Amino acid sequence: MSNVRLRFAPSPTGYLHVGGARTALFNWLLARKLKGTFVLRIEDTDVQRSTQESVDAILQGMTWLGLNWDEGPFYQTDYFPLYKEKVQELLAQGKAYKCYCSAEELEAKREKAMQEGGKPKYDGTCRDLPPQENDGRPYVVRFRTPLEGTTLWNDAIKGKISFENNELDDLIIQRTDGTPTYNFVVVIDDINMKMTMVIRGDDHVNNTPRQILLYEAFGAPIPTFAHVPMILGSDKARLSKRHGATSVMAYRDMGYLPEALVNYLVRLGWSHGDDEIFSIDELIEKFSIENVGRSPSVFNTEKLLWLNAHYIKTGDPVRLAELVTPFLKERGVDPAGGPDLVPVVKTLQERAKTMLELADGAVFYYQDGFAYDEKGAAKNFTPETPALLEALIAKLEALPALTMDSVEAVFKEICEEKGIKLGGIGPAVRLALSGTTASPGIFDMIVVFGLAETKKRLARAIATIRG
RNA sequence: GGUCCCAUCGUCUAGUGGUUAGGACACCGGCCUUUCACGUCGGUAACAGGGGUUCAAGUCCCCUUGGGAUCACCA
Repeated sequence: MSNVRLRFAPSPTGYLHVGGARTALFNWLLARKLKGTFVLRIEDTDVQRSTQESVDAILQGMTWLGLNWDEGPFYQTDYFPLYKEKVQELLAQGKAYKCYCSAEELEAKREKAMQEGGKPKYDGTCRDLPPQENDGRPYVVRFRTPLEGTTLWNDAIKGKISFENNELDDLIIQRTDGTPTYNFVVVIDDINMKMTMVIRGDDHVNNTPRQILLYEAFGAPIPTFAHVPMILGSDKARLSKRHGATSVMAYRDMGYLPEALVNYLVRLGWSHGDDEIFSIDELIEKFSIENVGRSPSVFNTEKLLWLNAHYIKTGDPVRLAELVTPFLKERGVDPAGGPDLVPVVKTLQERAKTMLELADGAVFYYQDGFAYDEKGAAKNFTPETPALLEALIAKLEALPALTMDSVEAVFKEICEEKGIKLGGIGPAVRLALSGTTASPGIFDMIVVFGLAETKKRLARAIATIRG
């Protein structure tokens, strides 16, 4: 264990978004690579909008992706006494002050400033008020921002970024109701939890100078900041539901494998030469924040789909069989009532881009009363077909065992004997076995079905043709 | 509008002063083939524009344009 500490700090106001997932992934990867600690912290200071369902959804998403945390989840609502104490500390040192302006007054001032073309920032009305007794009037606590000077940092992704302090206004660190605000608690927590690096979305860039000023006010070491560019939709606008699914768990439900989503997400912004496919171990070894790009990237479902197809193609059939089972059940199929699911999956792996397609492709193995594809039947079920299928049955029965080789040999024999090509019998067999004209290989299907089921299906086709 | 950030094929990106500007997805063709796929071979396609610096600029600097983020008693 090194003393490197990173965290993912979502606010529980919804499901785990792919953007958040990528941020979490980058943090997790770096923590693993540097043998540091990955902390999960739930930013639930907005009591109104935070829900337990969201917390559960986020945890579920993290778990599904395999992003395990070493500490936490911590909840900010558990630390309210600490935040109170810290506010008092700043107040006592004169680094913060009480502001009695009402929200309405402030709103009015902002509007007026805007109309006059000025900056809508706090005018400092209460900044230099003489200390007064608590007379029961409601107040917020504001941080006393330096009037001049520059605040800068070297962002691990974006490089040097600097802000003039006079652009910053005195931010509220404690609300009228006594609860602390985000920019304050995030700093307290990151100090308290000894974070050495903060990787987060670049929508936080503008918050960073205020936060740095707070670190300085507390005399605390400032972590390294790394601001990850945003994920965009196909129209280059911020990715949202209207571009398609944005929830991590929705991708599971659409038949995506977690390793495909992880691989896709990590490549959105990060790269390692010309490499595209990375196992988790390779990512832990190769990931580096320096190779994360500075510009936003468009979420591209096509590429994710390709990656998913790759992982299905190369995946362990036993695991895939387990994963596809719930989708099969959704389709009213009980795999126990038919051929062993593992060999079935093997015949489908290179034909499915999602687990949904895998499930769809597997259904026929477990149904026996299906209708034959109309066009296919019209073309391939001919008056000669029954005799051919009967000959096939006879030869299959004579086989000591059904294997790819022995079944193939049988078809060769029939073709030679009848003077036909494989095309003269294959399509009919395919149709008889699967009901369709697009299916796994016919030899594969016969082997997977076994002699009894194969005979049954061929016999049904014969009966159908003979009417 | 202020502030901050960004800019290589349609998309994800490689590129750290000298390259026929590379790879991947998608797309289009050939091959393979019992269907569908897979695989394989090949092709179309990019340095936003303008100024500098330099023997040499996609790479460095400036401007323009375009995009994005943020300006809450939300996080």
